[in-house]
Parts: sequence; structure tokens; C-alpha cells
Amino acid sequence: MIDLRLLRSDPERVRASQRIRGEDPALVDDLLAADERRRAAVSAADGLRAEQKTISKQVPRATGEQREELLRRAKGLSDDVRAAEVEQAAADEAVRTLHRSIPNVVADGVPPGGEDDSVVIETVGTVRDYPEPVRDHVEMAELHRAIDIERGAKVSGARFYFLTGLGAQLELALVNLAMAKAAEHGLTQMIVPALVKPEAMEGTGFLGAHAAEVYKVDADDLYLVGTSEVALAAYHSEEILDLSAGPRRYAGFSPCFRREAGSYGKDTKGVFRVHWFDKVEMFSFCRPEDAAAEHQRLLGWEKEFLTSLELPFQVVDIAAGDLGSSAVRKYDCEAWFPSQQRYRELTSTSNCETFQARRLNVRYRDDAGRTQVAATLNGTLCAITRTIACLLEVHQQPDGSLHVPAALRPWLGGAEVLEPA
RNA sequence: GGUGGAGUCGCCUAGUGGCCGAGGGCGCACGCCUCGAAAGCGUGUGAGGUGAAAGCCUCCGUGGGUUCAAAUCCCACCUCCACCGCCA
Repeated sequence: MIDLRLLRSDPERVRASQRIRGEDPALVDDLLAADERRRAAVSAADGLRAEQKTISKQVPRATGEQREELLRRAKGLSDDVRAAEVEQAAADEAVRTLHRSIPNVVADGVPPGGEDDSVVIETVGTVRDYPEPVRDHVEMAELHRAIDIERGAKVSGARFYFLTGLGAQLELALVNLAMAKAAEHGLTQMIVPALVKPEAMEGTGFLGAHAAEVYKVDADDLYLVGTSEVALAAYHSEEILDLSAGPRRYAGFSPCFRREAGSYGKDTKGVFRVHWFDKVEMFSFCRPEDAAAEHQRLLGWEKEFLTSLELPFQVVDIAAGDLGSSAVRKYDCEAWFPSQQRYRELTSTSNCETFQARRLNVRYRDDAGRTQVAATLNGTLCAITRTIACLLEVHQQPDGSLHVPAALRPWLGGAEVLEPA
């Protein structure tokens, strides 16, 4: 949710953000009006409650006629309070509905436009030549018996797979490397629940426009997370954090489940887009004034990780229309897939500012001792399955063998090259 | 899944309808004392909304209800603990 104080003091800023996102700016005025109505309702109810309290306190001391009179007045007030509270509840609900429907206020400098308007801000590494035949990750996976897609479909359906042999080893190697890097950077390693309550899902903004993306377990009113961001964000919900020593940083490992609704026919080959994969995700709670710098820090760690895997990639500044409801800014790292002859998303980092923390009620104490809403940021360290696909393609050798980046060797028995199985 | 017990301001705890938004202890902060510390003494010490401030309002697991009035009575739910059943 956006900051209502910002809305009151600078509604034009919020309207402008709505426009650049391609959302309806009129909602801003609806929210302002609803907010005004709520404030009036609250103040009316407060006044009545105060009066009722005063009279109620006089009742036990009064006797006879006087007592009867007091009780009569109190009874009337009681009805008034009830009515005022009904109005207040309705006004609250109206504000909440509108408040939730307005996405975060985009940061200055975010490229305007939609999916195709994102801006490449940096390219890292060089794409080498791939002599024929260039194999895609499916062919490489078959050659190395690393991924069993057919049996994944047999057992679980389309977009499922088994990691077998080398594939399984690669996953464990990547998880170990990512977690080790995370610890090196001072993040707390976490293994987090993949099933969460509706509040956690709602609080992180995943039940808005993308609700259809999410698996729900109806019998228990739980959701399967699409990223450990959900559990990590909700980890400190309803808490007041001590951020005086700097941001609180976590690296969470969990499976991720995505329905991929509306992506039929998109990336159907192999394991590039799947319903389930494992991921190591970074998450940070910090002061809002530190959020932009923290965002750069997370991006830096993502770049370092991809570089250590010797994957050429580019960094993209995501355009406003493609940000998602929670983020004020988002950078994706897209790595080169030789079979597709283009860069594809491997990691993504978002600065959500106070949007999630306000919903989840995560706060900290400022220097003056006042509680303030914290900022949250998230970033992919390693989305395992897609990274495996990328490694298989990028590091293929003409003879079908696989070059192993030095960083992964400690977890793969020291091998520099892996021959087909 | 079954049965029983419990959820009060960081922690422990008092509180069975009105002077209780809430007493005590611990902890913590500040002050006094001290060369310094400990002990002792004093003062303060939950959160949210609104307001320039004083203040006012809300919150005793959550949500309903009864009542002029609810931490206190009633209902539902959640969580935790214990035992039983089942299980990695």
C-alpha cells in the first residue's frame, strides 16, 4: 500500500505514477475522498464514544431519578455509537479496497512504457562463438542425462521434470554456492515454508493482478509460494525491528510454484518455464532512506554470482508498466541463451520501499525513537532450474561435453569438464 | 484426529461487570549516591490513530454477542502446552 501521508501532501505525484504505469489516475481522487470520509467518521465515532464513557462512569454513583435519567441517555448514546461504528467500518473498508488497488509509486528515472520499453543499462561478459551444432539445453540435458522431462510430464504433467544424476548434482552445487556467497555477504541463511497463509500472500502483493498465477490449497486455506520472498517478507510481520545496526538481510531457500496461467505456448520447450523450481532468494529489511542504495547492493551481488558462473548477461531497468504492483523499481539480469540467440531473465531484484511493509506491518524505530514503516527489497540469487538450463547451453563444448565454471567445481568433485553420460 | 489446560503492556505475574488502559516484580533508561562500580534510593518505561500541543479515541490472542458499562459474562475461531492416536 502506498503512503497515505504522501497521497495527502502530494496527490499529483501519485496520479503521475498511475499514468506512467498505465493505471487509472482517477482512483487517486477516489482514495482521497474515501480517506476524507473515513477521517470524518473516525472523529464522529470518537466523540460519541467519549461522551458515552463519561456518562457510563457516572451511573454507579447516581441514585433514583438521576440514575434513571443517566441510563436513558446512556442507552441512547449506545445506539448512536453503534451506528457511528458501522459507518466507520464501512468507511475503513472503502479506503482499504481503494488503497490496495493502487500500485506503488514508481521511482524517479524508471523508463516509461510497457514490457518492450525496458532499458538495457549494462552488458557484462562476452558472448563467444558457438560452432555448429549449437545444442539447446534440452539436447544437452539428454546428452548428459541431467533432466528427465518426459517422465516429469508422465508423473506430474506439462512443465514438470525430474533432475537426474548431473542435473541433481548441479542443483545441489548451485544451492551450496549461492548459500555460501550469501553467508559471505552477511545474509542469514534461511530455509523457509513453501505454504503460507493468505495474509502473507496478500501482504506481499501476490493476490492482486497476479492471483491467477498462484496455487491455492483450498482444503487448508493455504497458498503455495511462487518465491520465498513471501515467507521472508512475512517473517517479521507485526514486528518492530531494530535497524540501527543496518539492514536485516536474509537468503531464503525454498521451492517455488507458479501456475503460469496465460503463458500457454510460451517457452514450452525444456525447463525454461516450469510450474515448480527451487530458488535462493535474497531479502532485505532497511530504512526507506537506505532502500535505493540497498537495491544497488542486491543487484551487485546478483551480478557477482552470474559472473562467477561465467555467464554473459545484461542488466535491464524494467519499465514502469512492467514493474508489478509492489515495486518502485526493478532490475533484471538477463543471461545469454545461445540456442535462442538472445538474453533471457535469470534474476530480478525489486525495491518495494514501504509498500509491502505497510501491509505486513513491519516497522523500525527511527533516531527520534518513533516507529516508522520499514522498506523491503528482494532479489534472486539463483533460480536453480533456469540457471541449470543456461549453464548447459552456455558452457557446452563442440563435442557435447560441459565446461564447469571454477566456482562450481568444489561441489562437483573438482571436475573442470563433464563428459556426456 | 481425540481429550484436558492456557493466552494480560520486552519477560513473569495481579486482576470474575463500573475509580482498570490495567497493579506488582524483573529487565531497561535517566538521575542521586560512589574515585569507579555493585547495592540502595528516586523518576520513567507498550502500540496505533488524530492533533502544533494539551488532550481525545482504539487495542488485555482474533472476530462476534450480551450490557448504560466487558480484561472480567456468552459464542466461534486461532495459537501454544500436556497426554493419547498416527507419522518422516
